[in-house]
Amino acid sequence: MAKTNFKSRVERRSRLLGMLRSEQHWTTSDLRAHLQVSQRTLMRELASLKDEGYPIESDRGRGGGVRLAGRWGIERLMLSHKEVIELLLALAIVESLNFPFMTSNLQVIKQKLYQAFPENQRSKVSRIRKRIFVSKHFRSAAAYQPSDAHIDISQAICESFLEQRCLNIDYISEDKRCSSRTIEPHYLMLAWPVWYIVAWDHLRNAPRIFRIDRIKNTKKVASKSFKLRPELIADDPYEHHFSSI
Amino acid sequence: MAKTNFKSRVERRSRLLGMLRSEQHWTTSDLRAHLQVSQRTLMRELASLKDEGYPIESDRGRGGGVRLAGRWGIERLMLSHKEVIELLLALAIVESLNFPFMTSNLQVIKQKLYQAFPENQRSKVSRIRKRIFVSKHFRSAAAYQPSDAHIDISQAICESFLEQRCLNIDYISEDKRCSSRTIEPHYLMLAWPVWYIVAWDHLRNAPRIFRIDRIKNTKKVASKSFKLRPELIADDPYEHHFSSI
DNA sequence: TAATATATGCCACTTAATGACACATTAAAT
DNA sequence: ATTTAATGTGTCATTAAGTGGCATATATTA
Repeated sequence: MAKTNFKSRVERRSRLLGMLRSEQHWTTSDLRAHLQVSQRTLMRELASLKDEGYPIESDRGRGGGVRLAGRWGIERLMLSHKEVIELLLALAIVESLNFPFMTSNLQVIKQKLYQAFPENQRSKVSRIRKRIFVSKHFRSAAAYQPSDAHIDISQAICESFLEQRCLNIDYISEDKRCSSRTIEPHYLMLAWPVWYIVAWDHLRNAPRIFRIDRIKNTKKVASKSFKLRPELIADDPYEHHFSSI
Repeated sequence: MAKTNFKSRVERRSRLLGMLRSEQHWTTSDLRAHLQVSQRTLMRELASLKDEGYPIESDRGRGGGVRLAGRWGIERLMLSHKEVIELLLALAIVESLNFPFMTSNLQVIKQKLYQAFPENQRSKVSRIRKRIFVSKHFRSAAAYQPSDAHIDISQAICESFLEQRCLNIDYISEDKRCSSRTIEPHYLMLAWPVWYIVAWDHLRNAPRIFRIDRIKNTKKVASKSFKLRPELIADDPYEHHFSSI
């Protein structure tokens, strides 16, 4: 009779899920008795849960019942600091791609991940989405060798990119000459299928673009952090870069 | 105005929390505009959240606003079924992009996420990475309108894609004619900045490509699932599609 | 065939949620 | 001091979402 308000319905639903998750045998009569609702309402609630993706299965007839198939959802996922960072980077990339399924669910996850950071760092973290670009140009696929051998290099780049720290790299240029530089990794750019880093190059004291797969070695520059230079992308250096090739 | 049902209210609340957690400056006017509710209702929602223990703080007067004083540190991340699915999809996309930072960390996360699924479904889930493609062609950006208004549509597509279920859609073709079809969403394809679905079209009984932003309405076909047809991509239909334009 | 389940359609009733409007309160800018 | 821009609160009419009840369909087992 009494109309349920939002809060109590959230509670009711959570209790229902709790009962279903405990791997007991439940009939709708049992459930409705525990939840103090009519059978009709219970069926509606179950339908609504199914509709939202919960794998609720039921058996009709004598000995039948309702149950939740398998272990669904994740109760508690422990994520290390690095894992959180990389996950956020991954989400930022998906977002940069105009991904049409960047739904509220993923937004919520992003928000949950933000909580891993202290207040003063969050602005930096939430800015990464704007530091990723997809170029209209694409590169011939043949030349690109995504390096799975260089996990440690990848991690170093990833970290210095996110934490805005300078990085020492050994780089092999297009004409195969090797050089050692200190760079500030400002922006990340995809010109499919090649990934680039738009950086400030301390060696030349100018903006430069580095193919990630041409970076052969990395060394962190301990505590030297840098501030973003929006002019690096305001100048559209990469478009110029590509059209000049 | 239209009354909100339980589902949309859950959704609304989640969006509100998401907005608050992002470290931006929010006034109630901003929030109510984004959420499409009256100021009064928004205040009620905020009060309700405070009541449930959310540390919502607010400043009155000029320059004031509302914010969530977050507690940071991730010990246990709770993910719903849908969140797990969409996160996996996001990771699969990043992986498809040759993302050089798809390091062991992200792989580990993927493994953890798999565990949310019962054994018999894991193969299906792990297959999604192979159902995503990036085309060499890119589209003129002007025409593409990533729809943030169609959250429910996105979710429907996303779900039917992952669970390999048929989907009813209303589609607006290039010559602006609207048609209603039942499709099997087999593959997801990015021809930057446009996302497509490579599907089997029940109407024509042939493979077809659908621009996701041209899908205007969706309806689940309850229990009708489909099996993958590798020939859809073996024939390279999208390359042909683009070169024919 | 009977018994026991889930599942669904329909209808009337209640009331929680909403928006509108007015107004109080606080704080900063001028 | 006054204005302005923000958060809060009170009240009231409206309305559609949620509910229960009942009938009935459907599936499964003893």
